[in-house]
Amino acid sequence: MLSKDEEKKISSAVIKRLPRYYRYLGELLENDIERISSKELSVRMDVTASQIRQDLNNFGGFGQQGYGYNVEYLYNEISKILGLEKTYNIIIVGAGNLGQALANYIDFEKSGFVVKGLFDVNPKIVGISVRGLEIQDIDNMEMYVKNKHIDIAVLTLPKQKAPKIANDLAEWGIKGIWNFAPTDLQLKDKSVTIENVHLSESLMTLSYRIKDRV
Amino acid sequence: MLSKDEEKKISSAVIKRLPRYYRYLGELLENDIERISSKELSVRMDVTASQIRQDLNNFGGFGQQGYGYNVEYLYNEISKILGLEKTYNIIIVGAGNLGQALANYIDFEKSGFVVKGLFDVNPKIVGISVRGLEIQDIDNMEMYVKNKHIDIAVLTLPKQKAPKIANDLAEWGIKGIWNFAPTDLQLKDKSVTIENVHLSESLMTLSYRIKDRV
DNA sequence: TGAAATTTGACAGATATTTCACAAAAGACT
DNA sequence: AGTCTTTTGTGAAATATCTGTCAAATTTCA
Repeated sequence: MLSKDEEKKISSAVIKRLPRYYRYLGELLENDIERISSKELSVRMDVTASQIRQDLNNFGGFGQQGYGYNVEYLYNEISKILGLEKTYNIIIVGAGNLGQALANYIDFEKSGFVVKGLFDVNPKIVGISVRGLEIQDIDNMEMYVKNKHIDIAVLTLPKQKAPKIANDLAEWGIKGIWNFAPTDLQLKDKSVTIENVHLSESLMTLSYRIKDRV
Repeated sequence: MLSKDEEKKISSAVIKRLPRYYRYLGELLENDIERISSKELSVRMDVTASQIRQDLNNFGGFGQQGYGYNVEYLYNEISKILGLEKTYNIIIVGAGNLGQALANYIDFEKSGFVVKGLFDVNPKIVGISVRGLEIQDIDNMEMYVKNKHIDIAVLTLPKQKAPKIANDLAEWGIKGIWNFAPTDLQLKDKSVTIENVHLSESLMTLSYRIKDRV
């Protein structure tokens, strides 16, 4: 049970592990597994049971001594913790290959992320339909964001264009930015949350680990 | 200077920061900035100067007291550390939207990652040309990997198909897997390095941080 | 029903990571 | 040339994170 004045700061290391717990619990659920102990989950996930228990206990005591955790209950609780029971309206800014790929990635919708619009500066692709959505000219974006209660913007555009657009979006009331542009956005409005996906950096860490065998 | 029997294990926290240093140094280089102190870089990057110095010193003393770091030299050193002076042959397995998007992402090539082939099971897209490369049937993949010295496989396919293909690729001598399938691959061959990009998990952590404002 | 086995939640101890602080080296300035 | 300033590299201190342990609660089994 969460206390009313829950102020304890949860470390981001913990937060980053939650989606993985969530994924494994979802798989257990699909396999009609009703309960699971931290020990057994730890074996499947290759982490320590202690870590699982400690992570979960940041948010409340979801288990039962001698029993373990009820899979469905825990799955739903983690869903709530992550905010996945809500629906987020999303736009994708930059409808190139990556933007279109993300628009087509149906799995996001299962977690409550609904793509409402795609925007691009390139007149050649404006009007093209992607998964039932017409790519719009980016000049329409201000009106759209302001009127349609957009929560999250996905930035899949060149790094040169990203900072200005990010600041505009922040001004128009966006809550979060999922940034794929290879740059660190510094927004004036610090209340906007930025999550970076720097694919190049990910690939470089892979390079580091294999370099002596290539 | 690195000692000959360099056995010191570098923490992955450090490794994950290197590409970001590399990116900032690249920008300094583009702006013809010749030298930089850890203090100034720390302001630009919003990390502590101490962390920068400590991170770099895991690999050698690249700076000079009273001077700082020579931008070009440090850039090149980090490039070597990350293994970016090598060329990696890559195939993309799963030529759907995301696979094609990655194939088109020219920036990777700048860092030495060369896309040599795209494969898919779907006969409808086999033969389609993406950036000068024809999508091939996945049945050709074994021969291709074995003959063409492929180092890295990018997995952009459904999670059901990923484990088997990953194991096959490992058997055929691949060194690294850049995995976009939403699953944790457990390979028999432990010498293959796996780097996961779990986009859903990234989006969920964004959700966590904005959920109380949506 | 009662004894044995299981398993959590909590906390303490162990590791890991980050920051601080400063001697020593080099540059900058007069 | 000499003094002052800058700035690194390093070891130590401070934080943060992870793991081990165990009492207490509950389930399981006979």
